[in-house]
Amino acid sequence: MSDQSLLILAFGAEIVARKMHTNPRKSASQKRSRATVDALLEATARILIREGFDKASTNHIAAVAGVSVGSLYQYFPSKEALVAAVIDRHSQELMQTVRGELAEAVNLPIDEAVRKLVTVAVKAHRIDPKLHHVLAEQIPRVGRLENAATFNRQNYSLFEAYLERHREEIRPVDLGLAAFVCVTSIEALTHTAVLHRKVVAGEAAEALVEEATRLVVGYLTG
Amino acid sequence: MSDQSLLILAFGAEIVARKMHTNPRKSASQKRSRATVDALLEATARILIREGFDKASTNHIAAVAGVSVGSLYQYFPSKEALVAAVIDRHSQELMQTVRGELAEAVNLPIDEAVRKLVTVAVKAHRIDPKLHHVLAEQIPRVGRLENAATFNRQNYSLFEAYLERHREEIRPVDLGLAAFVCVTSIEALTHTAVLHRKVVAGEAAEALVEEATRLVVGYLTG
Amino acid sequence: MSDQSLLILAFGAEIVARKMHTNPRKSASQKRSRATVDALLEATARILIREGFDKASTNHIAAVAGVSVGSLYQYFPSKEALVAAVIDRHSQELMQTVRGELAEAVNLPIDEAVRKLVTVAVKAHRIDPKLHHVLAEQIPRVGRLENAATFNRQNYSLFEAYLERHREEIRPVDLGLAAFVCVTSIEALTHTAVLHRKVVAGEAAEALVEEATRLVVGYLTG
Amino acid sequence: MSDQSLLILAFGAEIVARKMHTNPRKSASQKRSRATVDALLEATARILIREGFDKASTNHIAAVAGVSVGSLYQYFPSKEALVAAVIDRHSQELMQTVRGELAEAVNLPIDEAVRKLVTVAVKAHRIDPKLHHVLAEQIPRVGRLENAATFNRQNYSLFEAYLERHREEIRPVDLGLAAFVCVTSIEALTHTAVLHRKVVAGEAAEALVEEATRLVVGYLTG
DNA sequence: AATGAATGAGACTTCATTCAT
DNA sequence: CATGAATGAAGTCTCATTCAT
Repeated sequence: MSDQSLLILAFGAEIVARKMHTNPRKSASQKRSRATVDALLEATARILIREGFDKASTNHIAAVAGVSVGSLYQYFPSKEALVAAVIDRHSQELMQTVRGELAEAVNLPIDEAVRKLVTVAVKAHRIDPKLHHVLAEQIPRVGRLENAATFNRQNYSLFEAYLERHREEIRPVDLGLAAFVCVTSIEALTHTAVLHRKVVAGEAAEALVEEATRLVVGYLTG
Repeated sequence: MSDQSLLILAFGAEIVARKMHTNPRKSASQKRSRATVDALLEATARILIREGFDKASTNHIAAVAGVSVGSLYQYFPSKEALVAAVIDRHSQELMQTVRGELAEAVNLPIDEAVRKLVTVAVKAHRIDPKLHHVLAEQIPRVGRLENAATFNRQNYSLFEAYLERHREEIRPVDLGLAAFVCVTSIEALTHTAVLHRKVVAGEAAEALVEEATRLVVGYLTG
Repeated sequence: MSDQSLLILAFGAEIVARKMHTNPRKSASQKRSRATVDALLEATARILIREGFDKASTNHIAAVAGVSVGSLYQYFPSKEALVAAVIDRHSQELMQTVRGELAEAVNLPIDEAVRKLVTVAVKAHRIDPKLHHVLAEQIPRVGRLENAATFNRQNYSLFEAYLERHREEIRPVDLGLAAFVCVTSIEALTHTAVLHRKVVAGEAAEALVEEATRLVVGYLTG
Repeated sequence: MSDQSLLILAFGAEIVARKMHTNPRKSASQKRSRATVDALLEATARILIREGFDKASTNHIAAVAGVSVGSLYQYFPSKEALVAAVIDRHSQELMQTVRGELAEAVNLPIDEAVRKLVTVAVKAHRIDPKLHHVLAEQIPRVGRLENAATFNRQNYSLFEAYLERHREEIRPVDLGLAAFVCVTSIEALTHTAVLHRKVVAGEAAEALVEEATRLVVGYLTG
């Protein structure tokens, strides 16, 4: 998962971090179990953020979660699975924040749609920027994601579909290429801005939204 | 070094991967030494690309380099230093590729300057995209680089300086913000494109250059 | 800890081998843990005695203890800590052997007190002379003990206190100097004798006690 | 070699640190060679004193000596041999300081002989106390000394011989035991005093000599 | 189910010693 | 002879994972 992916997730794709050996071993239906799993995910996220990937040993995670290593392996067959689950959880949160808002965008005119997209991207990145960053960095390590190319292509095509639908509002372009340019730019701006704290205050955020929107809309409508 | 940094480097900054304990232990002047050092850097790069950071153990690296671990430590005081040296070497290559071309850009009009910038960015990213990717990912781990924020700010300002100089050619904007938007976008497009193999052939590359240029120029000239 | 120190310990001081990073990692309360810890201490002592400090690698120790290296590090954060624990254990044994007997000495007249002191010193040194020797040698390496000077001064002063109390029984002397002379001599004689096997049998031991007592008493009473 | 040994050396024994593989490889007759050997011995001693045994790697020694490792091995077949040579050199220095003075002692009456012995012991220990200490500590590591018991017995007997010769001046005793008691005590007092800096100034030294002499003479003449 | 002691492969690194130049 | 690059066994320590209780 490149830096791109999480925004893309936010843009509507389903998370697919799950693979055979990366699934939670049990469905964690019972209340106790659920608490344990939560504690583990929480601990993992916190350690990842505060101490870095190298300090995130299973023993340490278990300790911070207030649980035994044994229990950790009761619920997650490997460290990888645990990190995958954290990614999953983070993605779910993004989705939840974003899903609805984007649905509406489908019918908005270009400039409003783009502005909404950018706004939502910023909002999504603000959920937990540090975690987002670490995960983005570490995801290649957890590997197991489907081929990134496939993954992304599928997502760019969502925006591509939007463009197709609004084709008459934009200048004639290779839609695939245009989607790539737009999505990539928005993601990068948002990600970098949030990460480097160029945007914390609301005002700066507004400026960023403004600029990104102008960038993309200008590009599309030329 | 974020994904941003290498482009930025290409844009003119000096590489600063060197730090106290991250230096090669000796200047490796003798021919024999030089060969060993080269073999080690080469092996490290290859392993990083083909097997990933986790497989890049010092023993493995030494073995692949056809050298003993002892020799590795004769020249690099730690694994980190070795990776840092690889980064350094890659950066030097980028620089060499790029330096001259960018100098000229300073006096070109907006559209030509941007096109040149994009072209150079693509060229730079093509040097060794896989390595570039792995390094970009690992730089936070190797740490030791000056604060990334500082580092980048300094570089955005290079472009900002260009904008200042050509201020009358662009619409009125917050130059800092504009520089951020432009540099970030170009870097992201180039990086992602090269990485995801959207651009390998020359033709696709041309298209990308075209689009990126249009994106940025459109944004600046509004 | 110089050769002096263990006798001195035997003379009444509290053991202070404990320091921050030299502590057993856990209190090892469980039976299983206790067995592991014991096996490790035992193995360390045996190796120290039979093969010397240089052969006391953590892997070797673990192997001899019939335990994995991992377990070693579960209980001792470093090799040093392990040796420190062995020292501690040996010292505890000395203390146990000695403590009571010396308490009485306080009120005995010079000759009896000294004889008791010497006797006890011999007894203490006999507990595990080889180990005693190796430890005495290695203590500077394990470091971490409070400044030896301070440590010793405190102990010489115990004997000095005795002398003060019995001042009228001895010739006029610098009590500090006298304490130094007596304690040092007794320790050296005992240590050397036991180590070089001049004294193993009970009879020879008696002779040594006799001579040492005569040496010291003669010195004090002039 | 226990703490005892160096005094004992000073008392007249020949140094016997040499063994098959512990001899200098060549006689170092040439001037250049001699300089190299000296530099190496000097460097070794300095490192032993200032940085400790663990830092005394052959490479470091060679570097400090301003010589290549290769040269080190030209003159000393092993690290052990090098340390042995340092011991040797130190011992020679002791001998030189001491030899003559002790020869006279043979014919002096008890009290003067003992005083001379003690004085000389102090003087000898003062030559290079730090080095003395480190060597005393490390000698068992360099091993290779003949059986320590044999070694010492031979030396105690020197004093024993003196006692025999002056038998009529002392009370009736087991001469061997008496020699052991005297030599051991003097050595310990001197060694400890010098090491713990109880004796630096001349006055304190005088006091120590006085006390040690009284201790031993009192013991012998009872 | 939970616990946490135990495991052991393997990572990083050092250093005495050799050998080509 | 000197040099110093090269070697590689061995040491310390970590951590994902297993398993007896």
